[in-house]
Amino acid sequence: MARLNDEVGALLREYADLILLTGGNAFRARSYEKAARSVGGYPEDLARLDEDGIRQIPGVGDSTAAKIAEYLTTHRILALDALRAKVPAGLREITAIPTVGPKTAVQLYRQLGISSVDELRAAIDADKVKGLPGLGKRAVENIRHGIEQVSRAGERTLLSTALDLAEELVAAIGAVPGCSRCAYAGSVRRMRETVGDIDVLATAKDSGPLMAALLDRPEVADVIGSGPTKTSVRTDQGLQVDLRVVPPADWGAALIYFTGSRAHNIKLRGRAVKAGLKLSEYGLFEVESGKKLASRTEKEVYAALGLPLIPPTLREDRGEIEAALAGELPEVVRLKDLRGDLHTHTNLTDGLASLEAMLEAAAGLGYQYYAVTDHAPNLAMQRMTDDKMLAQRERARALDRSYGGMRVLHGTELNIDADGGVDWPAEFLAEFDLCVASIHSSFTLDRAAQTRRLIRACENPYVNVIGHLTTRLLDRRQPIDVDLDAVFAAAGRTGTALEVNASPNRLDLNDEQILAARRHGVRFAIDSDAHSVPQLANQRFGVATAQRGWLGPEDVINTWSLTRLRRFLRKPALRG
DNA sequence: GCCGTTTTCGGCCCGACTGTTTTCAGTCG
Repeated sequence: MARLNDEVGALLREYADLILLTGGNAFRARSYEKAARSVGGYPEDLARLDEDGIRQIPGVGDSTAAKIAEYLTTHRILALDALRAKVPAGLREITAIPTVGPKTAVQLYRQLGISSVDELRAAIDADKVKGLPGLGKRAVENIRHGIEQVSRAGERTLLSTALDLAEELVAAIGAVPGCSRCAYAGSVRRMRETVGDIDVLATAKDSGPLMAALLDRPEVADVIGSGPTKTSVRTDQGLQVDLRVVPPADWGAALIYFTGSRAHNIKLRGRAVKAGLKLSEYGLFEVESGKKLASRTEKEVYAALGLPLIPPTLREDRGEIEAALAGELPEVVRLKDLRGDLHTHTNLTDGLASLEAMLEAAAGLGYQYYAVTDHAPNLAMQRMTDDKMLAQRERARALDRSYGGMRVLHGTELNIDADGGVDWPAEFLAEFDLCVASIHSSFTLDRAAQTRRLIRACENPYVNVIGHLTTRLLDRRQPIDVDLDAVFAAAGRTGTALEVNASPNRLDLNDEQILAARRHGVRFAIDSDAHSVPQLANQRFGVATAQRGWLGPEDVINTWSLTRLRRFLRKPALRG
């Protein structure tokens, strides 16, 4: 379920597009675009704000605030409806085609009456487009190609998939003679849950061999453009890859520039401008003299702007620059801070590896403790029984400290039923070291029922962690409809940790939800939910997501000592 | 339309690439 902020953000973005498509002022359009981004990323829920509160959102002035307020009360924006009436719906869709912007779309509409992607395709086939001002043979071919791209699917790519390719490309390009540095940047480096393209940055005196190395890659399906500083290609999987090559001395400035986000960069630039400076991918310069002040390392460039080095995962313009200036940038949790994993499976249920294999691998990761949490009997397909669970406990106890001194915790992943109840009676639950509880069914209950069941699960004195709370699957399932704030409040109140599920197609909670939950005093568990040995390594995605949610080690219970963790696992309701 | 240790008016991030233009407009990120 999209947040109201996202819904309003989308409407403002549409309004901005329609301004451009009706020949309106470009700065006015940009202003709405900026407001759209700002509203989408605003931590407070719009529904809780009055018009004054809305007016406080950066980039939202009187006019935009009034439109938002109008939408909140009437569920309409009359000015938006008026623009929609002027522009055929398909025109905006046409601007989604690469190489076709608002100017071209308007021209196609005015000259040829084209108002949908299908009509555009037909017009190209009938050779009616070529010859319009600015549209020669090449341009038309590009549009035809763009239409194919759009129709064959434009979903964003999972971070894990993109990261695999990014690491391969960096290894290949970095190995080219003459390449002094090479790294991936962009949303992959920021570890966004999905990415639209891969940005690779390299330094070399001569860029030619590096560009050639990318162009020669087997997965390159077509070349979007190639020059001395930039080459863009599309892979056979439809993923765009941009390679930028800069002089070695400008590595830091370029890495900042291409790591983004856009909003973070805009704010950095604004800061530079106020100081009479100019920031680009080639460095930080004095405007007057043109003198270069910094460019070699990220740290140096940030320092010249009066800022500490900001971790890439925080560079989203969600207050990190302001926090840095105030000396309040969080010390974000790192992979090496994790002392254990609290949600894992074995082949006793749906895992692939034995308990012993999982423990051995976990010890290899340097963990001090490790919880096995196989599924409980209510998930009937897992065929769990009391006897099987008790036998596993006995085995776990026997293996305690057998792998480099690592402590073995025996837990389970309970099923939260439609009413918020879980498997097993209290006396059975009391014997586990910890219980994760998750939703595995009844995804379509209404908001009130979902909220009620999750709050009840938090209130269960034996439920220590709520697993993958929203149950979304990035590639195929929407999150459940639930009042997250109410659940976060219950988790904070009852001492129930919320999971940051590290599985790359879950990442549940996500970054923004973590930010919101943290404001309720919630603690978190970063868990792999591994069903196999390799999946134990997914923790990197969970840690990155936690960083994006501004979590420090203090917030994450599996960075704590076992003693402190055990104290937390005995919930307030059970203490005397 | 938004915004202000330079401003309530006059700016608004900056640069690369392509194609068609012979000096630049449009698009993109």
